[in-house]
Amino acid sequence: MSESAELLADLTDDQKAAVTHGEGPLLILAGAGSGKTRAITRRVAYLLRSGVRASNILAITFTNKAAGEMKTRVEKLAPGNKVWVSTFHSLGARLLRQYADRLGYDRNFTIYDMDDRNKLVKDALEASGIDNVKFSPERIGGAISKAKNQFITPAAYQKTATDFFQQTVSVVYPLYEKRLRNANAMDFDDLLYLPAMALKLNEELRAELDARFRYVLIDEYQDTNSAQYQIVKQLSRDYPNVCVVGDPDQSIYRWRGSDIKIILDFERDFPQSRTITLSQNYRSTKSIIHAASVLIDHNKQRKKKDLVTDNPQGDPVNVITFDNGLDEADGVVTRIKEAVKSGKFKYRDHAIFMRINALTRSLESAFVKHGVPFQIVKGLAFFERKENRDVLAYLRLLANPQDTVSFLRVVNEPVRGIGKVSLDKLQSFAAGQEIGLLVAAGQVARITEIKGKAATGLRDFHRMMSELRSRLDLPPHELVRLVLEKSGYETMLRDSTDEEDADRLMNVGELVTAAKQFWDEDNSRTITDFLEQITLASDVDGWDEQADHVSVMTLHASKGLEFPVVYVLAVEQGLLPHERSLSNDEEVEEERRLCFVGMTRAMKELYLCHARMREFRGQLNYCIVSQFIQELPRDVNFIDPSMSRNVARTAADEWRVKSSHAAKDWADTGARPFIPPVRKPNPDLKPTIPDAPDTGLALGVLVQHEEFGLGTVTEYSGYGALRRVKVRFPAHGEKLFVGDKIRLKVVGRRKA
DNA sequence: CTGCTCGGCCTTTTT
DNA sequence: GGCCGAGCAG
Repeated sequence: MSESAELLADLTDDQKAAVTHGEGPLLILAGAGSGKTRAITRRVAYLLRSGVRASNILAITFTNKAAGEMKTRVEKLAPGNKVWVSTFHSLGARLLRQYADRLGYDRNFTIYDMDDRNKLVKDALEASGIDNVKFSPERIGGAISKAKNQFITPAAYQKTATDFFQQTVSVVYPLYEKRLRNANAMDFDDLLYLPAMALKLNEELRAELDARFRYVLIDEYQDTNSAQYQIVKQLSRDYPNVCVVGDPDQSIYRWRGSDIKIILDFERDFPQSRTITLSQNYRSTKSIIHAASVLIDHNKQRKKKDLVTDNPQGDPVNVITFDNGLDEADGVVTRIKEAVKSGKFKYRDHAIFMRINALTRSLESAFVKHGVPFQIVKGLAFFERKENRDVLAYLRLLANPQDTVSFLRVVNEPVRGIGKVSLDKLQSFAAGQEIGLLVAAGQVARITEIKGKAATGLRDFHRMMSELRSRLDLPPHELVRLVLEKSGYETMLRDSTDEEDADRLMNVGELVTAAKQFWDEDNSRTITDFLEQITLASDVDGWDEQADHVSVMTLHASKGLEFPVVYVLAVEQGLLPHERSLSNDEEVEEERRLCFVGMTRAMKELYLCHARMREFRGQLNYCIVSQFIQELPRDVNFIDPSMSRNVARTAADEWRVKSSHAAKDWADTGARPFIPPVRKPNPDLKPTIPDAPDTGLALGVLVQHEEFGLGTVTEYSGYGALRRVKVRFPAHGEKLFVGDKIRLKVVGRRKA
């Protein structure tokens, strides 16, 4: 008993009630920063200590990283228990592989990401016979994805399709599905859609899994879509011990099929449910909570909910006006550097959020220029590089010889003299024989139209892949190494004179290391597991929160995190809210929630930034401040650094005129031009820190070391005795060099 | 027939 | 700034 008491000791009454709730459905409406993750984790531990078996608990989180953290925390609170914690997608993949036989799937299926999906959609679109196609594969793929997430079959879609776009989609959707199945592939949405369908149609399986997962807990329930809801529902019929946690004000994935109604209807869907509201915020200052609350209150489609905090008032929320996007990047990085220099905060206390990924570019150069350590939290960007995608495609094709997309990606990489025309012939032969492309390549002798170089190339490719396939049981990293060697990919890069290929060579080398680490963690894991982990990784999964660096990410990726100091960039009309949302009130409300999510990540200081001008698609545009800034309470603090520099005065004045013209473009959206109050020049503003002397060293630069050889700079910060340079050497891994006298010779610059 | 280069096009957010 | 398709040389 005392053990359980210790689990509850530092909780409020509401949190305690959530943790100790027994059987039956439970809805926890948890405001931002109210400790919902803590409550859900404690609840799992509490269940375990009350005698529930670990194997009877299923917990769903939004990212793999969150899943890992929850596992660790549960393990700490209730040692020795292995609870199944995963994302919906990982759960789906695992179920599909585990029950492949019973469901009629091949367990070695490949998981296609958006890129792969779009290629297949393009192919289906071309085969559809629709001429004069006006819609991009991306757009059609997006519509199919949304349909699957809303649990709509191709047949059902066809019935409801009204406009021309929907009719196009309804023709392509079944063709695309056929191609997926032929390639023995699943897209992201299948990982939800197919298990949901199986649970719905296969009562035996449903009852089995319902009994197995007697307790189901789901985080971020406000972002659940229909397919996910089906899974939850079917797993909670005989044992309706389902506990969901969410905040309707933080629903930000409507655009990909999430439905806020699902959380709002929970009480109706699960009779006899109990609802607990957590409205006490433990994260932010009163100023931040107040500003965020006033903003979100502008949403009409909203259940009114108050957020309160006992935390101190804190500094007012700041709005900073910059001249242009470059100034913004520079200004923010400079402020962070000064905050760290003064000892007030560490780098890791800072986060910078933005609406779109494209804005990270100017930031990147500002960080490098000022020698400030940073991490852009963008997926596993490393695995998205062309060379790594190529090597991964070889591996995918080995694991699943039916994989069309991967075959086409690597069959002529390195060049084997197999061009488009030959591949078209191969594809029609394969389609006629109803065989995969790799198998067809093995029968190239039977295809009379293909001869010469192309025929030899295909035959050799097939032979090589067959040899590699016989080694499929090797540990992942050894297989990667073998692929590099046998495919000729390594040789191609090594023999190249293009200096970028030296980088690429190192990257594919790193891929071997990554596979080795993966295998070292658990020797039972296969190449399929490795590929799956990479594909299902989310943006934040690659984030290292331990390191002392500034974190840069999209507003979407920031969900669930917290930082002492938060900067939100480009809070401008057209970017936040994004212009694509402006024609639709519901979408603007989602943008407002997105802004709300970003603001409520901040614990102590919050800066909303915007620029007067911003370069966009190579063009300089005048920008007007976001309607969301106008919606903030009146006590926010306006900062205009350009007021301290007389040169900028003219630019600022000019902007006041021009932006009111630009504002006309937004007239129909109801946004009004907004002119921040004119401020007196600020004499306290410190001059910027002089730049470090140019050593030629910078991120990405190729260097020569007398012992380790050629390497690439992967981290660079500081100067003088405090300079830190991290270099990755293909053969020796990463090495850190500190100080002034570094024996590194710059041999090449990375191309811009 | 293959492979390279140039120019036109588009760019939200993500598992 | 990056990708895809068209057009041209080998």
